[in-house]
Amino acid sequence: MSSQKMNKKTVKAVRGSIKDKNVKKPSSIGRSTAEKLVITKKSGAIKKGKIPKEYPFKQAEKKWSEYWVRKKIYEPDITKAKNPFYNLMMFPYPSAEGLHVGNMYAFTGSDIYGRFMRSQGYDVLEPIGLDGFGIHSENYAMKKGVHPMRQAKVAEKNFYKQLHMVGNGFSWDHHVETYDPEYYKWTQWLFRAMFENGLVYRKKAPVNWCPSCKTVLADEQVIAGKCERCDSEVSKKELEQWFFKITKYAPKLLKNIDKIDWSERVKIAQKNWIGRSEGALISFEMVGGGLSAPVKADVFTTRPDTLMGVTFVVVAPESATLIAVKDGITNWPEVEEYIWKAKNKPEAERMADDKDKTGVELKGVKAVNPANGMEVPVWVSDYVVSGYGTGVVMGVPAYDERDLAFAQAFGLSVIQAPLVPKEKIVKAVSGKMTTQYRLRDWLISRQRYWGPPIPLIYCEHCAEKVKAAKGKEKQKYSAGEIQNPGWSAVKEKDLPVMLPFVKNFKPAGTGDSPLSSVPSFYNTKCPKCGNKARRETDVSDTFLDSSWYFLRYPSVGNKKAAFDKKTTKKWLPVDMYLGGAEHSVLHLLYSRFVTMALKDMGYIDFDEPFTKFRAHGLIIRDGKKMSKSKGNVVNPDEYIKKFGADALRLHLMFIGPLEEGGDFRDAGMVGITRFLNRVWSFSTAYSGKGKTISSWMHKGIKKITEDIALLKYNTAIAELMVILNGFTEKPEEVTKKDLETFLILLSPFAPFMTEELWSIIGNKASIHKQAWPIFDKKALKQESFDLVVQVNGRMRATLKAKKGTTEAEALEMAKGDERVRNHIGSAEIRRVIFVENRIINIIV
RNA sequence: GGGUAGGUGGCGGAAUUGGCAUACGCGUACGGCUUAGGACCGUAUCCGAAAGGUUGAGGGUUCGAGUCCCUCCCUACCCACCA
Repeated sequence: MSSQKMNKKTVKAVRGSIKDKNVKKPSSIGRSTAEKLVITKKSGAIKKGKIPKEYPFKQAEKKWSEYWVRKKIYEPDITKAKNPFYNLMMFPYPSAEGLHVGNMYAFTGSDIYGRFMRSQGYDVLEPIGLDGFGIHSENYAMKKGVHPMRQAKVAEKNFYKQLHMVGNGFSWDHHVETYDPEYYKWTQWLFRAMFENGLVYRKKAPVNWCPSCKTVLADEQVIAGKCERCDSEVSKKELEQWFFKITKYAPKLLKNIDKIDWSERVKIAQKNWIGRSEGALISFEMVGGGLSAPVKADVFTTRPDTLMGVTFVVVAPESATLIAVKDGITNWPEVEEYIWKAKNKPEAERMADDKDKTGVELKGVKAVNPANGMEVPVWVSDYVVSGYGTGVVMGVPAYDERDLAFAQAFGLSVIQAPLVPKEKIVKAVSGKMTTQYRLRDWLISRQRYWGPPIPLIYCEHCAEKVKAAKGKEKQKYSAGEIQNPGWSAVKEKDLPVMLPFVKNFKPAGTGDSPLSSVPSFYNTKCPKCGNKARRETDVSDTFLDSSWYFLRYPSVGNKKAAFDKKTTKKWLPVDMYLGGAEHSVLHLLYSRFVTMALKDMGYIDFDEPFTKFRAHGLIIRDGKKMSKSKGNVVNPDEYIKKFGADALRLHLMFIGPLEEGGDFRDAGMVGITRFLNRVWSFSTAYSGKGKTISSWMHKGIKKITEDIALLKYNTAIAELMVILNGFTEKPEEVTKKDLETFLILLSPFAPFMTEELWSIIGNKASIHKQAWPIFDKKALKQESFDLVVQVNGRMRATLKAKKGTTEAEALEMAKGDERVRNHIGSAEIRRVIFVENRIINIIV
C-alpha cells in the first residue's frame, strides 16, 4: 500500500471509527422527544397538539405568507428608513400560463439577497409588479379569445396569488401594474417630457415590420432578422413613425458603462450594441453625362489609409444618393427593380452570412476618388446598410473581405495600393475625422391596441403657424413642437389619455392602429389653439413602460408626480438589480437612456438607474432547453404543491451558481426534500445539551455569508448541509445558539420552514427580523487544520496542526512522521517551502 | 466571422484564486429498520492488485498547475455584411 493511498484511506477509516464510537444513534431524534418539546415549551405558534413528524409545508406556508403580509414584515418605512436598500428584480409580464420557473429562479435569487441584506440591518425595499401592457400580453389575450382588459385582470389575480406562494419578502404596498391608468398616466407624462425636451421626432423611414404582430418594431426587438416576440421573419416597410433620440446619448451610454457594477457580459453586449467606431467622412464626386452637375456623396470609412486602393463605390438601396444621381443612370429600370427587390426582402435573408453578394452597376455614373482623381464604377448593393454611416461605402477589395467578395462576384478590379498615413490623407482630400455609432434611434410607436396611447395631438392650424414662426414667435413653442410642426403634447392636467375599451382591438395590418377606427377617441381639440384636432392613435412600445418602473415603486400612490423628489433621492438609484441577460440591449439600455434624459431635464440627480446589476443564468431541464412544444416546462405550481415552496427554492438555488443557471432534474428535488426533513426532525427533536458554540459554526457562518454576497447560493447551501451533517453526527454538542444560528443562515433560502421552526423552538418575533450571525475571527484562528506535507512536491502526509504553526514547528512535525521520514531517507534537505496554515514542501 | 462563458467521476456540480482534485447533492452497491417500501438510518463509491495515474488534447513556467503562458479541439449563449 502506498503511503499516499494509505494516508487517504486511514483518514477516512479514522473518521469512520470516530463516528462508529461516538455517534449514538441519533436517538434524541424521535417522536417522543418532539411531543415532550411541545409540552414543555409553551409555543403558541404551532397548533395545539403534537409537532408533526414531517414538516407540514402546506399549512406552514399558508400561515406564514398571510402572517408576513398582515404584520408588514417586509414593508420598509419609505420616509424614515435609515439604511435604505433598493433590491429590485425584473418584473414579469403576466401573459403566459402563469409564473414560469425562470421567473421563480430570478425572484428567488433576488429575494435571498434581499433577505440577507435585511438581516444585515438594511431597510430593504423589494417591490414587485406586472409588466402587463404590450404585444406579448395582447397576443396571449387574442390566442385565448379574451379581451386584453379582461385577460389582464385574470392574469393579475393569478400571478399575484402565485407570487404570494413563492416565499419572497415582497413589499406589497409598492406594487405597480403598467396597464393601470394610475401608472400609465405617468408613462404618458414621461413621453410628454421627452417630447417637450426635443427627444422625440416623427420620421418616414424604412422600419422593421412584423407581419404576424402587424406592427413596427425597434431594432432591438429584431433578433437575427426575426421578431423578438413571435419569431416571425421581419421585413422592411416605409412608414412614418415616432422615434426617441437615444442616439443623442450614445457617447454617454458608452462612457458610463465603465463606472457601473454590472455583469461583464451585459456590459459588453451594450458596448457592442452601441458600437462606436472612429473613422473619416470623405467626399466623392459622382459624375456622368446625364448629370447637370457633379453630385457629392460622402462615404464613411474606418480605414481612410486604404483610400488609394478604392476600385468602386457602393450605395445602399435606401440611400438618397441614388435619387440624386438618378438622371445620370442609363439603366434606371434595372436599378429600380433591384432596389425594389432589396427593400422587400425579409431581413433574415438579407443578413444571411452565406449569401452571395448581389448588386447592379449604376451605368452612366462614375465616382471620382478625391485622392488620385481616378474614376471608379458605382454600384448599388444591399450589403451596404442604409442606416449606418452615410449609406455609401468606398470599395477597397484589397483590404476588406466583403469588398473583395463583391469585386470577385462582379469581376471588379483589385488594386494593391500602398497604405497612406491616415490623418494626413483625410486632410489632403478635405475629409473630416468623425465618430459613428451603430446604435439607432428608438422606434417608439406601435400600431397596436394594448399600450398607453401616445399623448400627442396633431393640429393643421398650428402646423402652418409653427412652420411660419420666426424669431420671438418661435419661443412660444417647445422643442418638440418645433421639430414636429403641428404636433403638441397633451397637457399634464389632462393625463392620462385613457385607453378606451375597443371591442375590436385586433391589429388591422395596414399600418394603422386599432384606435384609428375610434372617432370618439381621436377627435379632440388642439391644446394650443382649441381648434379641431386629431389625436395620435398609435400606442407606445412596451419597453417604455418598463424603462422607468423602478422610479415609480418607492413613490407608488403619489398622485402629484411620477416619482416624489425626496423619496427618489432616498431610495434611488437601485442598489441591486437582478434579471435576465436577454434584456442586455432592450430594457437595460432603454432604462439607462430614460434615466439620463430625466437627469438632464432636472427631475433626478443621478444618471445611472442601477448601481449594481447581475444577470442570472438560464435554467434548462435534463440538459435541454425548456419549451412548451417539447413539453418539458417546469411548472412551479406543481412543485410547490408537491414539495413546498422552500424545497423548490432550495433546489433551484442548489443546481448551480445563480449567474450561470443550471440543469433542473426532478431527482434533485428528492435530495433537497431529504435535507429539509432532516432539518425539521433535528430541530423539533432538539433537547439542547451542548455548552459551547460548535467549532464548525464559525467556518460555516463565514462561508455562507461570503457566498451569499457573491450570489454563490449553491455552495452556501452545500455548507448548510455540512453544518447539519455535523449536527446529526454529534447532536449532544449542539447548543441552542448553534441551532438558532443555523436556522437564521438557512432562513433566506427556506423562509417558511425556518419561520415555523423558529417559533417551535420558542421564539416570538419573526426569524426574518433577526440579525445575521457574526462569526468569531479569533475562534476561527484557533482552529486546527490539516497540514499537508509534501516531499519533492508529492503529498506524503497530512498532519493535524494548530493554526499559526511556524515553519520550524511544521518541519519538526513533518520529520516526526514516519511516512515523511521514509521518503526523505538519508538525503539532505535542500529547501523547504512553507505556506502558513496550508502546506510544507520539503525538497531533498 | 466577432464576443462571452465553459470543458473536472455514472449525473448536477465544488476546489479558500497557484497549495490534500472530486466538497455538497443525486445515482448505485451492501447492511440495518420495517408487514411492506420508490420511506428512513448506516457504510462504500475517480481508475488501478500495487507502484502509480487522473481535471478536452499537446507543450511550457513553477518546489507545486484544474487554476498561469503558448498551440489546438469541442460545447453553450449573445451579436453578426456596421465599411
